[in-house]
Amino acid sequence: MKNRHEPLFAIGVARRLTGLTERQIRYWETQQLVVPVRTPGNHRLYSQADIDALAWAARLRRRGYRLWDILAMQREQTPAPHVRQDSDAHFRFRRPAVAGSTGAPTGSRADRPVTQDRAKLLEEIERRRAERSDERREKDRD
DNA sequence: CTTCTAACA
DNA sequence: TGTTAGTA
Repeated sequence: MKNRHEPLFAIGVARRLTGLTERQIRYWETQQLVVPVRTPGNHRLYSQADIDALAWAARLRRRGYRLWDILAMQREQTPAPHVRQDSDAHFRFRRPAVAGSTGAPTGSRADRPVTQDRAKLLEEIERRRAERSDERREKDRD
């Protein structure tokens, strides 16, 4: 069973530790990137694994990935190759892969087509990420 | 003072 | 997403 004395952090700490805004952290929770436990007073408490997941997602976002892509990767339990290089290999995501999940966040947008094969999924995610990065470069060159 | 939810510039 | 209101 889990460490009953595992350190937990308030959202303010999570913010300082990840550089994300509390708004983002809370929103990402609605997409179930992380599901912090709550205190009796309903305040969120983040585990180190939660912090790691948030920091991981933050990095991917900076690299141009969409939250949906990140969520899909997390569910496939397969961080992108180049992400593994600079990350400590073992992410302790507590989110189990949901059978039949499309990877699209619940209630956010119409489900996207499912790519059963993990390699193809990652390939498609990377392709779209590259496209968005290119668009951004063209757009910022004014 | 910090965090929470809900709502809207 | 930012931000703010009104709480706990």
